[in-house]
Amino acid sequence: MDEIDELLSIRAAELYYEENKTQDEIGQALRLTRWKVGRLLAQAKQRGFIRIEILHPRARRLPIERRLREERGLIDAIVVSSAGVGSSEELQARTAQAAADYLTALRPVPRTLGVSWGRTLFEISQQLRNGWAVGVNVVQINGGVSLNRRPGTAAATAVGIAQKGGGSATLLPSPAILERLATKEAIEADRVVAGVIELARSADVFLFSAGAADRTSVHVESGYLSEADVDELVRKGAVGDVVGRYIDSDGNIVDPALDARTVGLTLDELRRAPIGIAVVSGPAKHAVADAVVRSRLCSVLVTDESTALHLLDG
Amino acid sequence: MDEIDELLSIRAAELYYEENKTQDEIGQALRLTRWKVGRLLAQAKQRGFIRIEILHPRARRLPIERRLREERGLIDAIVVSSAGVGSSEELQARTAQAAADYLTALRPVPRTLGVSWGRTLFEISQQLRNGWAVGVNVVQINGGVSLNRRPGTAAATAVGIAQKGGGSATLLPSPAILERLATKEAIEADRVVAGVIELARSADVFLFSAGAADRTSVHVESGYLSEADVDELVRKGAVGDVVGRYIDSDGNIVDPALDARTVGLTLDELRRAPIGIAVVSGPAKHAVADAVVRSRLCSVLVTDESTALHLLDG
DNA sequence: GGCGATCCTGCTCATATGAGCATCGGGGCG
DNA sequence: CGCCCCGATGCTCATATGAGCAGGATCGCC
Repeated sequence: MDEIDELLSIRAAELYYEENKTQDEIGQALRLTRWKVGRLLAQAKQRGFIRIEILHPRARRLPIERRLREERGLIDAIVVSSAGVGSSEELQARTAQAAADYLTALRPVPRTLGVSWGRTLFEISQQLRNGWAVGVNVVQINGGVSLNRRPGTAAATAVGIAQKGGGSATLLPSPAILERLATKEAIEADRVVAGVIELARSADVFLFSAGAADRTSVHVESGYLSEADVDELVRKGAVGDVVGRYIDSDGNIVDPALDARTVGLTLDELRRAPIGIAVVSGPAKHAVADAVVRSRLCSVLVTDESTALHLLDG
Repeated sequence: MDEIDELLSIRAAELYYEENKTQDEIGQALRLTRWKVGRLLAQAKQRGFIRIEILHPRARRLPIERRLREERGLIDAIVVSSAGVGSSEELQARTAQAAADYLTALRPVPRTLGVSWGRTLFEISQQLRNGWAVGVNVVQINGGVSLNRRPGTAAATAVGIAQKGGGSATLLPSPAILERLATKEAIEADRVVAGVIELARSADVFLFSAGAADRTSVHVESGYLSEADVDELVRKGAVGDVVGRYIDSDGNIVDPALDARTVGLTLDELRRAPIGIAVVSGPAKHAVADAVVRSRLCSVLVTDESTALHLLDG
């Protein structure tokens, strides 16, 4: 296309999109046939001169979702638009909202839903509406009671999701990470704990997030790991954690000894799920999101536009 | 519209604009009739959920232009889009480009074109193409030879416009502002100078810019005014200058004594022009742009989107 | 300069869309 | 309790748009 056509296509686009003229009218104004105008408009679109944005907190980016499904082998992908987002909190809220929407629309309605905990999961539990399902049993899939600063958010998350879904919650009464392997094995041997984990294994849907491997991690905040521990994990290649288990960019366990002291489903058990929904957003989690998708820890990903583009192009 | 319809209209917009589905297909997907879909789409547009931007350096904003014409009584208005603009230099360049385009398309082609000088006018002269007109005589409408730092840009502007338009330039051989009134009157009495000004009066089109009343003004840079002079003018209510004459927000001369020492067409002579094209862009010039339009110093305004919106809403 | 390949143009025709109208249904009022 | 009014709905029909094709200009290549 030469410069004259480029300018014409811009003039045509202005008249078409800003002035609501018909292609025929534009043709008369610019002394072109209406077919030429149609072709100019098509080219303007194709060459990216025209950007159409949907400005709404709950808007999604369907073309990116499609690419994620096709190029990264996901069963489903939900990508929230970051158009007009102010803060990273808003992005987080949008993503949680989208995850709640997805869960609500999920068919068949899960009978047993395995959940992790953390900031993202708590927000999802808040965004869910009463009656989002009928009779869902929610079970925690990794440990984490009471050590974190605002005690009970892990429990509140599971209970909230269950209550609003007209079902009950089964909590995993155990710390996330034990200091000694023997203690962890003892806890897992406990009848109640073993029963919960067995129930978790049988869940038909898992819902979990991922954490970045940095000092702002909930594991540091909760006191399960020190900042030095995290630094060491990063040195070994960790990009983040899923259900408390730290992975590298290929999804492999970074520190098997630490992993052995972590209570809850293993990553392989997570991978075996019929449906595994990962909710991951924010620039800090680009790397871990990539690891989660690459290693097939999830079959459904709920994320934001920038993270999604990172997965596709980065 | 209730929330459910709002969400539906977003889903519909996503499918329509991002996935290129037809309204009928969307209707099937969302279990709606195609008419409902059409109405949802119309509402989404109307409520501003859908933004269509034309991303091109030479794109214009026709709806804003129309409002400027209608609400501010201009014969014509050219508003360049600021979508995707990086620097203020780029905005300046786009505006100058638009002014050059406008001049090129102007019919009837001006026989005598009166021009001022300055950064904006120089840029316009650069953007004009060879042969933009045939046989245009360009005449300077205000003084300003040789005092400014890069000497000769005032002359280069007029000569450049004339050469590219296949005509000749008539320069006004005088400083912009004289120190003493008597000197100014003597200069204006000079046969050559008087002849140039007489020719300028007869121009059928004027092309000029406006300067902000601040210390970055070309008059300070050129040494015609000191920074203290400008501060004093601002104190008296000056918002900027047109052809070297400082005006307040109503377009009135701020300092009649200074004005009397300024060589060139008077503002009233400028107002009498059949066509007066003002080219004003950048946030620093919002106030002076408003004064120029309000006091009818121009009949055509070339500006940027943000300045235009300031004129309409501010 | 002749020749074919390629791109561009303006057409026909099928499809998608929007305007305007009859109908339906729910809530306020006698 | 019935009636009416108003907004929402789904239609008919006119219009706008896009797909595909045939003729013609343009270019490189011999």
